[in-house]
Amino acid sequence: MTKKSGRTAGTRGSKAPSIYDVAREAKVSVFTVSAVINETGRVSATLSRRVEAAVRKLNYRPNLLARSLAKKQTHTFGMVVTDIANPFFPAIVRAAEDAAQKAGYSMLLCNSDDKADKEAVYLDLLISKRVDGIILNKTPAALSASQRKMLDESNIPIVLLMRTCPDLKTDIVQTNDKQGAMDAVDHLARIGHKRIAFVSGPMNVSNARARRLGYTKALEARGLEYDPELAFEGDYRIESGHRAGHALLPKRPDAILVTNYLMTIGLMSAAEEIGLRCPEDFGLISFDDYPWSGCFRPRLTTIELPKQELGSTAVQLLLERIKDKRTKPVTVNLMPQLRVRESCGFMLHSRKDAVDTA
Amino acid sequence: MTKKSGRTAGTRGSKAPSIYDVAREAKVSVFTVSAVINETGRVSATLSRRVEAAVRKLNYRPNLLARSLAKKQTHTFGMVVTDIANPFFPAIVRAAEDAAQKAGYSMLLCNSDDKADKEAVYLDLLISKRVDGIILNKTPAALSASQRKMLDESNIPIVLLMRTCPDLKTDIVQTNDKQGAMDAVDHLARIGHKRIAFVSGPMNVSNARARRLGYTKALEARGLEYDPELAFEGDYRIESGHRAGHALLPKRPDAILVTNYLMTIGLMSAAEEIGLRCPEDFGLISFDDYPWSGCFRPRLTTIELPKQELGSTAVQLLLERIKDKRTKPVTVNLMPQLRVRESCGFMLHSRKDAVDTA
DNA sequence: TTGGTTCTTTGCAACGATATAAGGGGTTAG
DNA sequence: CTAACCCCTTATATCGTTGCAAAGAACCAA
Repeated sequence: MTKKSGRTAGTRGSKAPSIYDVAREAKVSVFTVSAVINETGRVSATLSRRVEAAVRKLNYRPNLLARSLAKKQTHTFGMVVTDIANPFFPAIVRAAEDAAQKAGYSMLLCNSDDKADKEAVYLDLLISKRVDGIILNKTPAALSASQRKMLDESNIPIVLLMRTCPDLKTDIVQTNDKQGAMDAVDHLARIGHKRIAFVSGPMNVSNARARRLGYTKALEARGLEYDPELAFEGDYRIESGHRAGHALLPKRPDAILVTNYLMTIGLMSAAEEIGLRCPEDFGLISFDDYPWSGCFRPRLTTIELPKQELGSTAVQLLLERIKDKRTKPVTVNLMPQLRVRESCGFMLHSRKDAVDTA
Repeated sequence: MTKKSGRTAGTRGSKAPSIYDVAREAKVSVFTVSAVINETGRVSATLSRRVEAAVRKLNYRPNLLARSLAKKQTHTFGMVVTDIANPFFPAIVRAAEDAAQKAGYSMLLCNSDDKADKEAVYLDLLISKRVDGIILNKTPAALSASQRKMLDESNIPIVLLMRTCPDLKTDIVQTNDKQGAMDAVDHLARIGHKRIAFVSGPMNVSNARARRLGYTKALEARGLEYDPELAFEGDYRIESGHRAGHALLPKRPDAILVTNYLMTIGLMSAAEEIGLRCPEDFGLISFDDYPWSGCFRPRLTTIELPKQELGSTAVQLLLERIKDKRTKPVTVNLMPQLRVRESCGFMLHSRKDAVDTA
């Protein structure tokens, strides 16, 4: 025969069997094998059985790389978060991976450390790997022109997670952070706190701005004065919470709203060093809730962010865009929820707001 | 010319440019392009420049799928953990991803939920995706014969993470759990506790057995009696810690050694319900340390497990095996460290063991 | 027996890279 | 003046799939 017949010749020694090996074993053509495996095109019962037997005998499993190359889809998503070790992300990633897996996709995980250059490298990589979609917890840095072009041309659906990006017209899934901050301030004010301090994330991050907006709006609505001295800009990391504590606590605010958990940790250790106790000396509400938030003292009153929904919705949006080729970008805003425990301080209120001991 | 010349004809409309497009643009052969890009084989400066210009002009980026298919390596690792939302894993995964990324590999993340069937599906998938290595936090279930065969034939390096598997002769990274448990018991005994209870993980998990062994050995070494009534077998999840608390605390042990953080959470909430306080009413040491372990009351005395090393070592082992084709399986045992804080209870000891307020 | 219809089944060109062996110029040596 | 190299470049097979177009087989009507 001609050249082609020579491929994958003889040596069935160690390497994985290919579809050709199966075809030879079953004495049919490769297409027939492919048709049986993918249930595409009809194949007679006889050949079907022969193929299946051969597959079992050779322990054949299709090479997904080759399939992806031929079909131009990898059934893989990329997920870029700042840091999976930040306790905010694991539950989100988990939910996303679950949803992806259910739909037949796998998940490549990337950690940008909130650095533009690392993020750029990962985006480049994900595009080169031809992932079918990207979930992106975007660095505040603007996209370079070449990056924009790259993303546009690649035509890969992207969904932004918790952070918007002005020059990226994509789907977005986030929490209603303004509302969350307002709820927190409202609660603090309701139970009698007047001087409410605020520890924000970096102001170039969209959700940090939203949270601060909620903070100022709620103060205003309550007729409380906004005191710049009581607002500290952190960076969502432990150390900045520690600095915030040392900056704010000596000013003896009635209460503090800290906009993420890592900064709360830092702030608590600062309070310890200063010798102030929560909730006796200051009330505290922290963004983000964990299974252990109610187990240790002070039991944290929190603004719980719906992490599972964040993750599953992100994947949902990608899947929709892949299937329907939706054109209009969609933004999903999920509602945070106030979980009242003890760190916020004394209650002037009814038992309806009762402490959640879990 | 013959058939082949017709490939990737004309339509440079929307789809990503291939190496053929670059070759045409630069008026050279595809090999020349490949040689320039990969710096394999020498190419004259003239052509080199022409190729680079074409690459830039077309915004060409190699299709890593095609490359992987041709080179038979994907530069991708698979990592199977029981659940990334379990706070034990994120730091490990992070460290592993970091090490992988540094070596030019990316990381596919899978969550088995400790279920044998899910794990099987993922292993199958990872093999079909032809990953270059797998980090596996193995389910206690034994491997089926077909799975073993599959893993053997695939010839993919595997490193077991924190859990051994008798019928898998691969590299292993784990912590010295026996020693960790002994250190914990030693410390509790040294500061005066006599009736020391124990909450273990599921006994079909290797590290749970090791921890229990450490517990009993240390009791013996201290001349303390092992009371089966004071040992509770959990499953490393919150709810089982909760049950453990209700089972053990009424027996008023002096102290409890809980072998992971999730169970500690559950146990603390049980203590709350019962109305017992830590460390006043019972001392506690928990396996696994977190940035917040020292921030909230009771400040947990912990056995810190070196998560970063676990992750980076796992990747290290994979890389070595890929490169050197080492034959002998290696086991790496990392040392846990006792971090004394307050939950373990009163001190009869010198200031050397001073409380760590971080 | 022949001709048209359906149903399988097959052969082969993509997909986008790598890599080997062969070809085309120049230099240099015999 | 030809042979022997070396260096650069090209043509083409290969990786393991998919999927199209065409060939074959089977069946029924004429």
